[in-house]
Amino acid sequence: MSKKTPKKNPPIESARSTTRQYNFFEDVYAVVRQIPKGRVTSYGAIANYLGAKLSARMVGWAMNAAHNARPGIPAHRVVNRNGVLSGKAHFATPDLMEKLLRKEKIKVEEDTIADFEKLFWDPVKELGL
DNA sequence: GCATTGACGAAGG
DNA sequence: CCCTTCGCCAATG
Repeated sequence: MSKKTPKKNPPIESARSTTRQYNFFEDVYAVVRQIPKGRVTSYGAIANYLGAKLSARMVGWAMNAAHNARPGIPAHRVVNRNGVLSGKAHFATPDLMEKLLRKEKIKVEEDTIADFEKLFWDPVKELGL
């Protein structure tokens, strides 16, 4: 049955095709979901927890697919190493990320997490490697 | 198949 | 403190 696949090809599906990253995506989501409310982490920290062989950029790329992934990916708790809401532009609305953070008692000043180091949640340290 | 981009990070000027 | 360059790996053009 030579039938083709007329279905669409979203980012997450694309990952499934290569199998390899699929695992990576799931892993990233798993970590992000474990971030306690009111805490934040960085792309690099997640990458480090996953093995650091990949690089923080791949984490960001995985987050891009998180929109496709089933809900519950608190991507707003993930910022860059500077504590800046670098991904806010990728949310439904640019102000959504900050809004969600403030709702968790996290103060945001000029797209930057206040007391970032204090709120920082390191998966390697918290979950153990 | 090569060049560019990307929600990053560290290092150098 | 600001900007540039390089590395990382995958997706996209």
